[in-house]
Amino acid sequence: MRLATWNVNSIRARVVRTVEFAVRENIDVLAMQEIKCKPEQFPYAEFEAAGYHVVAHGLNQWNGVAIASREPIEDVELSFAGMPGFQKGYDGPDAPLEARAIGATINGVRVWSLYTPNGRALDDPHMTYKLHWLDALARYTETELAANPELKLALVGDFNVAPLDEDNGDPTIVEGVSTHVSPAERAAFGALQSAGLTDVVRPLVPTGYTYWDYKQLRFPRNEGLRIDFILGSSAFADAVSGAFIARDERKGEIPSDHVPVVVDLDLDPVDDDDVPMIFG
DNA sequence: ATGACAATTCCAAATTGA
Repeated sequence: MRLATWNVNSIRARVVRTVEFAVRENIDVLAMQEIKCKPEQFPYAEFEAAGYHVVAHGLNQWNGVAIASREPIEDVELSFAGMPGFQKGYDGPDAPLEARAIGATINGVRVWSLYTPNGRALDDPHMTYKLHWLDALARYTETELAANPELKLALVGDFNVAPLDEDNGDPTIVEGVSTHVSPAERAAFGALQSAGLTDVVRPLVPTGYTYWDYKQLRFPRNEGLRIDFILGSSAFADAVSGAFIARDERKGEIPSDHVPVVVDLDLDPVDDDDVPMIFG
């Protein structure tokens, strides 16, 4: 099974390009972020014509996440348990949730398409929200894996954190001043590893960015960020056989500012007729 | 250089993004 994640920066603006990529690269499951629409506005027909089912979560023109799959989609969840919301001037438990997480089980793999809050600025209330959101995601992961240590769990999407210095090639993003590279954000991302997840792409694709700002010729200069990840539980990581970052998707007409991140999985076939052969 | 991108929406100035 081939699984990809892509912050598409509006699915309505880029549906043709998105479906063409999925078909060309033989993607079985495509997790999308920043669809920027409500479910009733999602361009389902283009995906269905290419053989994909889609589940989408969107509340307004901001954020929004979706999962497209060639194989049946089961057990869809909107927002993970414990996910905080945001309300200006208030970060308590009753703040309204945003459309930043959708989970589904496909081929026995629990996939979450995730869009971590931006943070906006180091001293902005949205940064507190971002850190709380990542912390809640780590605790959700711990709970899930404690209940089922063999779960094939994949947290994929736009984490809005560049974990390593080498993940930041944008000269305008500077530690101490900018979001995405602060010690607090990196610690919050690192807590996902402590909760039992690993970045399954990094060992196979050690260098490369997944995002380049539209401004200031960032892509031609290759001054990007690595902020989109596929994190997996140990059972998921054990199934990974390959990975790539589809850098070419930043080229051409009206590209998203992010590109897809892709992994190949060797999943054990679930087949009751599969009787082991014994020799001797 | 009063800029330099791109998406959304009460169609157009404001908001968001990273």
